[in-house]
Amino acid sequence: MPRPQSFKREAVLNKAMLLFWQRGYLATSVQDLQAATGLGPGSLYNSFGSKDAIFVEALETYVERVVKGRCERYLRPELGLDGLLHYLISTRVEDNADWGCLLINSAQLRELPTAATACLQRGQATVRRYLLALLQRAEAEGELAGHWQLPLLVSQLEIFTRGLLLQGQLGQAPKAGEIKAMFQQVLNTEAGDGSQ
Amino acid sequence: MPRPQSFKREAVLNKAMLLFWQRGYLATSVQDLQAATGLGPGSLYNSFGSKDAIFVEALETYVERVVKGRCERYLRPELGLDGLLHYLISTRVEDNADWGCLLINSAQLRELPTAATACLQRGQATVRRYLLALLQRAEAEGELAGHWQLPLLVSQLEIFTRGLLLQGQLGQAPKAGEIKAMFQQVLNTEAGDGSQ
DNA sequence: CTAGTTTTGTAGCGATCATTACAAAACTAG
DNA sequence: CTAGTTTTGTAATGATCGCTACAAAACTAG
Repeated sequence: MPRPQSFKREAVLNKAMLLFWQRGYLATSVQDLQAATGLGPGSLYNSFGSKDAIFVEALETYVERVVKGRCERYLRPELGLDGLLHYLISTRVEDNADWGCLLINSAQLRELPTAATACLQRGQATVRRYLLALLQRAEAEGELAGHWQLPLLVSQLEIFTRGLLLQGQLGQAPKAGEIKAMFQQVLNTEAGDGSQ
Repeated sequence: MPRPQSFKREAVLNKAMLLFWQRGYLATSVQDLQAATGLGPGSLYNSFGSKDAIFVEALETYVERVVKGRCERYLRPELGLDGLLHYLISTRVEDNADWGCLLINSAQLRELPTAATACLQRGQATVRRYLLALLQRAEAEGELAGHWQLPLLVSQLEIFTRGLLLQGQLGQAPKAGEIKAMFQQVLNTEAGDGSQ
């Protein structure tokens, strides 16, 4: 007998995620969220509770959709090192290249809700798992030249990826060719001449 | 015949820089600045003009003091690759390791005053210049194994440094030993066994 | 000591922040 | 059609934002 909701929770969270991603948590006001979603404050607070709560759910949406999506698209183990390369290149090719990574942008905030930090760690762990699995398979198939400490290499790639995302956010994303050249240097791969 | 100022401009800017560095631009209010510097709003606005203007001067202070200081300490060409390694390690050893880099944190803002972006680019160019000079000398002295495109390597180090700073900000700064191992992998240096 | 000039703190400006009070609207089980 | 329940938009809350008006304070050249 109750009056039904006029919106799909999923769609609202998606729009909130995009807004937080593009503008950052502090620079996104609840009124911005209202304008973007078309909801009044009554609806927002009735269904989500607070700006912080919306933010945490938006983070979860980001991990579920964007992070896992990119992993699934580029880091499936059977894609090998080529997939990994395209994963790195995608940091400057995707639509929202200059938005950086919502998780990283958010991590720069002090006083993050604890539910948020858990979410950040979950997203990070997901990427690490994909990277490690891909590298293990690449090593098993002899795609990796030399011997490597894979967990260390994963950290290295993680750091490099974050640096790349930051470059994009500064409007200085390297060209795909440059990323490829760096990639080959990092992995001691001799294929390609690295020029340009 | 005028009444003299009761504060040293330099000291005020230094405190403002620390505040912006630690908390970020948006999360630092003018009232925070007043509390930290002990000045009233009259003094602040009379001598600096606006929050934006204070911020820009704080950025310049950061470039002059922190960025150039670190370059001069670790990246003098005669220090060689060892200096470069300690430069990377210092991203997690310095007092303010988890504050990240003020320039990078600021660059994540949209709608930055144009004077600020100029300052960011100046700081970045400074680091690039030091890195390139150090690498050129290292190459000339045979310290670099293999042949490298130095500007590309500079970009690579820049990206890696930023990733490292970010890791520190997330409370996940790698240990010095790990940084050393990654460093050796990036530069194909065989010294050290990379364990730990 | 006085006149002239700048700095300083107080008090308050309008705008915006996240949030809420609340009554009208919208729906359904009966 | 009605009674019951939840959602919804309007209007307004106190707090804080960056900033300013302004008079008293603090200094010095003469």
